[in-house]
Amino acid sequence: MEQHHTLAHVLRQEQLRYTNQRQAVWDEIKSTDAHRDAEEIYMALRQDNISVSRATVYRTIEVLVKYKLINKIDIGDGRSRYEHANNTEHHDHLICTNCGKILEFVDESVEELQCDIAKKYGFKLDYHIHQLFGLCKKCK
Amino acid sequence: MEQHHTLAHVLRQEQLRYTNQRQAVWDEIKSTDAHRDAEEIYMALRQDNISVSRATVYRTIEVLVKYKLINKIDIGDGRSRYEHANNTEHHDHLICTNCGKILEFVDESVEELQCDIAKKYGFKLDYHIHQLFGLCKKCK
DNA sequence: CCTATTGTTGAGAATGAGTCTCATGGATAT
DNA sequence: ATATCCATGAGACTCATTCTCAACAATAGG
Ligand SMILES: [Zn+2]
Ligand SMILES: [Zn+2]
Ligand SMILES: [Zn+2]
Ligand SMILES: [Zn+2]
Repeated sequence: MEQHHTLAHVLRQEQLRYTNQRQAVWDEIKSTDAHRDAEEIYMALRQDNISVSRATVYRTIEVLVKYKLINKIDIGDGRSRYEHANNTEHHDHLICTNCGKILEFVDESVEELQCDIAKKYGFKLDYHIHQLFGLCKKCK
Repeated sequence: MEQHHTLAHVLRQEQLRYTNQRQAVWDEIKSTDAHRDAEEIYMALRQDNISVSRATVYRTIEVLVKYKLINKIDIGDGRSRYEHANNTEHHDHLICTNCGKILEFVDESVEELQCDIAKKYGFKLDYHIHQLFGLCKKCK
């Protein structure tokens, strides 16, 4: 699967312009499974001598989140983190409150229960945040 | 149960000083089941002609969260909300993305599954955030 | 009580992530 | 090519929250 086409096609479909900057930001986020914030992504681009402004990084992230190419993760420390959603199934996160390590987990039972809960209260579920905080194996 | 003693005792136990301002903030938060942000709590105090500075509201909230007299709720809109934890059992939240309505739910099965997940990954669980976003009965 | 000690408060400055503005540039269509 | 109009960059701006520091007030000891 040529990843290059994914972004271009999404943008074209949404009547947005395909630009080098948007491709660069997307490439950068795709390049790792890390959960990085906007500043880290921006600095990584600078490191590679790719010139994209901070504003454009933020604006591109907004687009990528909107069209679900990336996921936004908020661990409650005042800045949002992002991960690519390429070939990944839905998952939630375990976060170590000591070292900051982020693990991913998948639990179908919980996902189903969430649907039941929403139904019970008459909600039409859109998305959810489910994060377990504690000490990881090393830190405890 | 005299609520007045609760805060005084917690503060004394933690070698913190019992002040009128801290009591006033705690009283204000206790007075409703709403999920309010710091500014709303501050304004409510002013409305009642109680003089507590914004800084003290923030600082007191920090103490109250630390000693679990109140819970912090982050619905991802850039400001934290708070609810008192007086005679309430643990619950999580359903949030309407259209009108902002916040409902509470309790689900023992999910709580147990969370323990299992943490155990599976070697985490010592401390707390969790579980929020279901979507449209409420009225908005959908 | 009086005093010393030390944590707390208030006012406003500072911080910092994220957003906005606007002139310039580049993608796309004809 | 040319026109159209969205995207970009630089920096100003916003807004919740935190910090600073001088004045103050809660406890402890005498
Ligand atoms: Zn999930
Ligand atoms: Zn993840
Ligand atoms: Zn829960
Ligand atoms: Zn609640």
